Amino acid sequence: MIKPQLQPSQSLHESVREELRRRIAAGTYPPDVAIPSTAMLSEEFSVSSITIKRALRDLQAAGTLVSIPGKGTYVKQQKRLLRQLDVMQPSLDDTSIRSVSVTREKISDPTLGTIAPRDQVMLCVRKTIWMDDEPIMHDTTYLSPDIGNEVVDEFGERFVVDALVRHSIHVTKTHLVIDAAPATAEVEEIFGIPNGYPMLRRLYRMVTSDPGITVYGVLQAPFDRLACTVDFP
Amino acid sequence: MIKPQLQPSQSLHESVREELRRRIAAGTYPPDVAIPSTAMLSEEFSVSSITIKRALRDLQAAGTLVSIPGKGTYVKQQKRLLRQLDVMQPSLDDTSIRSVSVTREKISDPTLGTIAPRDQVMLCVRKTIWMDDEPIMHDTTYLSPDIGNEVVDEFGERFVVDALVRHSIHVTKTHLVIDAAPATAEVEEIFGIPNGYPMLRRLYRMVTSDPGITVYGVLQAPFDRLACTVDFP
DNA sequence: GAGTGGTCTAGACCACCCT
DNA sequence: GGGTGGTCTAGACCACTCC
Repeated sequence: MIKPQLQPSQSLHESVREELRRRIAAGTYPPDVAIPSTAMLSEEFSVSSITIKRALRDLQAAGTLVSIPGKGTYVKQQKRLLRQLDVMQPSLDDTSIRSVSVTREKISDPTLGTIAPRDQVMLCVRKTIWMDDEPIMHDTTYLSPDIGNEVVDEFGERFVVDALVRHSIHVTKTHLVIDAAPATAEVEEIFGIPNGYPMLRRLYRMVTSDPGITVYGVLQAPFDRLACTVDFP
Repeated sequence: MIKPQLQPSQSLHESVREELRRRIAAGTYPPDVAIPSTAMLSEEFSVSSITIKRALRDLQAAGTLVSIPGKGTYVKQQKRLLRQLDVMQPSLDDTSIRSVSVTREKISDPTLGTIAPRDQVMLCVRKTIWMDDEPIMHDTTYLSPDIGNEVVDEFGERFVVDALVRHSIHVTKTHLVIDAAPATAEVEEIFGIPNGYPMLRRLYRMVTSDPGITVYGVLQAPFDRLACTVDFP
């Protein structure tokens, strides 16, 4: 057994973490194969298994590793989806939409509350966007509750905006706020990510050709899965 | 001593974390005053101090708490700066710029490498943007190394674009990629954030009126300090 | 010197997966 | 049944701050 050389500049779990990071970058631990177990790493580095677990957990939070209880810890495949920033971008061919829920509730997200009415019960449509049988985005749309039922029925199948367009209601102005925030319990479950995992979010307010209809919402994805692109002017 | 009621739906450290979150939201633990020490919380919740520390560390990662060794743990003031998405937005009056370094190096960030030349030594200007004596953003600018020295000298004082404008070189097109990524060791130190803290980033490529000059860079801030806004069309 | 958070350890138990 | 990661504990040491 070869004792690896750890950089002593920092605490033990930091040294272990950085050494593992180097190995991942070097391809020593390829994806699709479990990395050595905590017990093995503990022996190899001559540190307690607690310290190994601490390093592994930090690398999970950074999106580098993913641990599956009972199986092992794996290097995460780094594939970022690049999308237009504007929420109005037409859907990609290889994505599908699954409806999660349609409810009536008030806007609870504090940041969305800055660009949308807070204390008003609205129609709330939640859906997930999938690609290659993996969830890549989650959308929460709020709009006026007095929308015709024939439109509401279509919300499950397509984006709210697409459904509105089919009824000759189109978006005239879009206001966006981009931020990052820890995942809520709801999306943690959907994406299978650990608590507090950062989400890249686009909060939107869309004015339509129908003066009575304004659409609000949040379109979000795990930070390591998405990047948005835009051009000026 | 009143034993608090913990929701038993989850693991211990999760229950503790959520109870602390509730108290913070309710204002039980105001900012500027240290919350009870790990020893006190350990006694109050009747769990080991390790478990308390685990909960506190997760709340730190979420940007809710900040611990200062030897002093205590504090509720973080949640003040997000809202800025225009376009990097070209004029500087605010109450911000100041501090130069960090001017070097010659290749672009190392892999994401920036997708919109900029990778294997070319460039002039690299790093600076921090401060507001109320706190660092709020960090900028890394890359540009062609054969820029006149009289322009380079101004890079320390103002944004690279502002310096170029003073020499009649203005930006004609901006291409942006917005993403979120764990903080690098360099910016960890500047912002005083824990390892892997998520950063909201804007990676830019700017074409100028001078065909020989294209500007690349990364403008980033801790995810809980910044949000960007933009309007379409 | 007392109190604080940060680190590290050994040891135990559990739920889960695979064979 | 053996291996995996996840959780929890008691106990120890350190560096730091404040009085």
